[in-house]
Amino acid sequence: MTVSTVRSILHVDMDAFYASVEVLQNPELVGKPVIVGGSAERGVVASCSYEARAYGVRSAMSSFQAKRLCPDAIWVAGNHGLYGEYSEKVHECFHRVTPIVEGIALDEAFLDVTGSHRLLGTADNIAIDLRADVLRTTGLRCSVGIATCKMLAKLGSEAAKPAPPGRPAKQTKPGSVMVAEGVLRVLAGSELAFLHAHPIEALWGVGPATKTRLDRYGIQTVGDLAALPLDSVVRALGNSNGHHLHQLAQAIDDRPVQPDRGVKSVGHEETFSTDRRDIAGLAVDARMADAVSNRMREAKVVGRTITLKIKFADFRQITRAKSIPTSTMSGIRIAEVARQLVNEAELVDLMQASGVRLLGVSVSSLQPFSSEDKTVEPEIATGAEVQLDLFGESDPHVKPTHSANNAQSPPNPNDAAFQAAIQAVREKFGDHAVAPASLATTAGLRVKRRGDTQWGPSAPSVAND
DNA sequence: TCTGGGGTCCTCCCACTA
DNA sequence: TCTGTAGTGGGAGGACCC
Repeated sequence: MTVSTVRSILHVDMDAFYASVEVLQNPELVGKPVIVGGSAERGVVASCSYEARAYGVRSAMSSFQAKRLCPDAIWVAGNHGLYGEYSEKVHECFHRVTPIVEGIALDEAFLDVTGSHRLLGTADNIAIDLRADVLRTTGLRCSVGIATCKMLAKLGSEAAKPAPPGRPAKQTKPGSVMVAEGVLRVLAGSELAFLHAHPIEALWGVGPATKTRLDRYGIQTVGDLAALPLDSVVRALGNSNGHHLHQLAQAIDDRPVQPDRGVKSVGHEETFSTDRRDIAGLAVDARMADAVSNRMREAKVVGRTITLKIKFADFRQITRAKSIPTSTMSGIRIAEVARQLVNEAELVDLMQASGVRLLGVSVSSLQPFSSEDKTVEPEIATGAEVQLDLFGESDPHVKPTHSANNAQSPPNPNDAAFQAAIQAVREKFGDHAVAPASLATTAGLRVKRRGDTQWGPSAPSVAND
């Protein structure tokens, strides 16, 4: 006989997180429509206050559209570093409740509180106390959904969100109860009543493409999908996605709350303020690689698959990837492989012909950095001390003689010491104190860092050499 | 007039290998 | 030695999330 425990899952979602942090920093913004994001021509809305939402502004909306809807909004560029600090405080509150916390983003997480009841009371009490703790600790409000599975908890927190000012208060959906302000519980045994009333796009994993496919079958709500035979769903959405979404539509979701999910890739990409054709003058691969390398050092990971992403002026997007024999976190090595990918003749032709809107570099096939690991570039692992020119021509990685088979080229003999030195200088003097020599020729050129605005194109001076 | 940045996961195709 | 096949891993791209 098996004994099954009914799980208590919380989904906690901060209310208008970035915008609320900005209001906390600047009390003059209280009660005003605030939009965090790139206000430039190609920017988007990252977050907005509830006052801005009353005008119809939503996150991920283009800045152009947001300005049209709310011309009087106050635009804030955003400060990712600051949001990270607040996020840490919020997560400390989460960990006071349970060690089983799965962070989804800076502003939301799943908490499995099944084992916390004896110590902290019912899930309702835990959620109410947690919400108060977050408010007391950070000054920020959050919404909490309580359910027996992750999907329903997430839908619950969404339903618990406040309505924008001037809009009618939300009606509590069937199968749920509002236990307190900002806390909604999906009633055990009434999950289907709650779930089936939702529009189909509310299901986690249903985006525009899947919605379009389901539209052909007349599927508008989760209930419609649940009523469709499995083989029809599989025919419409494919085997994996079909089975998965059909299960979710029956409120079957036994995915555990997974704390400490390791990072799978680290990347950096930038949209230019104008489309670029002067490929030779971009020199962006070094900047991108430097930014990626920086973050890999912070995360203490190395990786061996380098992916280049190009978005053309017509929004066509391609990716090109290459795996190298040994893992690396060296910006020079990453740039070298990225350059190989860019320099493939047909790609250069394409870039020049079509114009490039966005360029990005990422590293995957990650593993934790260990000096003992033989699959890590040996010089990173051992830190052999050999004098090299900083980013100079003598760097074996950038010699064109290796271009035919760069994956096999000898690694930088000073990489570990070199990376450590860069890190030390940056910690002491700031991120911009050291940069690749190829960037030094570009006056005022600096790569975007964590903490800089992320929601718009680089300034023209950055994109243009 | 549009449509960011940083990720994850999945599918399909192809090359390689046993 | 050649051929067919199945498994596997890499690469490309799509879809989705916040």
